[in-house]
Amino acid sequence: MTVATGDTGTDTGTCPPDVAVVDAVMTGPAKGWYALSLLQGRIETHIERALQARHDLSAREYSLLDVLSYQHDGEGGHLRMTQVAEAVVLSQSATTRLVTRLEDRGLLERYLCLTDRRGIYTNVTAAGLALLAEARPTHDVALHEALDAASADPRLAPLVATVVELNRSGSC
Amino acid sequence: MTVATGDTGTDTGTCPPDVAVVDAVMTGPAKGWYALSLLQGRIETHIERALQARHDLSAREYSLLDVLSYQHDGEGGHLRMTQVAEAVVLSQSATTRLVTRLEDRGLLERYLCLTDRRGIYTNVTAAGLALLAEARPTHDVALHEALDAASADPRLAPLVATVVELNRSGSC
DNA sequence: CGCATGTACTTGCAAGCACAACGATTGCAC
DNA sequence: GTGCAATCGTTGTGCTTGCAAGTACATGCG
Repeated sequence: MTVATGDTGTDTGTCPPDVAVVDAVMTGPAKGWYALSLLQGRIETHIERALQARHDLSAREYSLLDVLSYQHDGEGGHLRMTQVAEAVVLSQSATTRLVTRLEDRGLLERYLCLTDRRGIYTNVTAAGLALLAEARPTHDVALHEALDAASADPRLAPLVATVVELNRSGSC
Repeated sequence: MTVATGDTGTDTGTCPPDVAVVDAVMTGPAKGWYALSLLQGRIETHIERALQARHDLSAREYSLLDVLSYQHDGEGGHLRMTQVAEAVVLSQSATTRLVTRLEDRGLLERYLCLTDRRGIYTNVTAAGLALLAEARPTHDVALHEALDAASADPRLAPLVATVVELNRSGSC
């Protein structure tokens, strides 16, 4: 859009948008990290909006359901709260409340470990699985859209390529 | 660490931690996106703690100072609030408050555009540049540590490689 | 058995964020 | 020039988060 406006003026009073400055940031020693952060933020924002609008789910709530649904498939090994927290990259307290929220909505169930009553596991309910199945296409489409849009940005392109590569290797 | 414990039991009562489940998540169609999200979260958390402890700066505050310092170097093109928001991947309102916070601490200054009085630009003060210079080593070290730790995880390794690659190309 | 140490989860609290509503400024049409 | 839509930034509000403190359970030692 507003790219390649050229040098709008080197004086101090420059008022029109100047994209070159943003480019300059990407020249520093943390170029890769900056790109990673940027890409993650954009994708998350895009997914967040899509899920929120269509299924009343936040990105993290979806992520939690997704993770827990995989554990459900295995039928065997369920995750404790601590592991869940690590998986969704959230503090323990935030994880507690996140699980509580979904439990209150009837999408999850807590159950205590029999041999170690400190440990708490979770199960995705039928309603949870249904909602997840319903939301998954939305999520995947939004993800694809975001990746597609990001690939247009030369600074993000290599990262996008790696992500797409990994996605591919997972789905086959 | 706790990897390869094997099948701890396919029965429902499995209590010991089961890492295999987390691995299973990484098999889905969003494997790459999941890895990206995970990596970004871990790095940010690590940097956040380091900056918070040593310089009373949040990761985003550092990021903002960093971005604006590059604009300062150019002397010419300064960013409007909207562009800043885009650069740090934050909502407009959050950006307003973030800038206000740093302005109150004397690290930034706002100044209005002369020709378009809707536009607002920012300058990093001397104090801001000093704090940034002081915090930069902390940030870079923390970033390196986090990347190093992440490279041990096979699922994150390819992504880490790409990031490091980009970092390298930026610092030379 | 009784107590100290350590682990797993939850709650009080302050801070930050996104969405929506708002006031201010500009540009265009008539 | 007056009216109207679009743009830019700030403020009100509710929700989520992280840190620190608290509670419950487990393990090891005397």
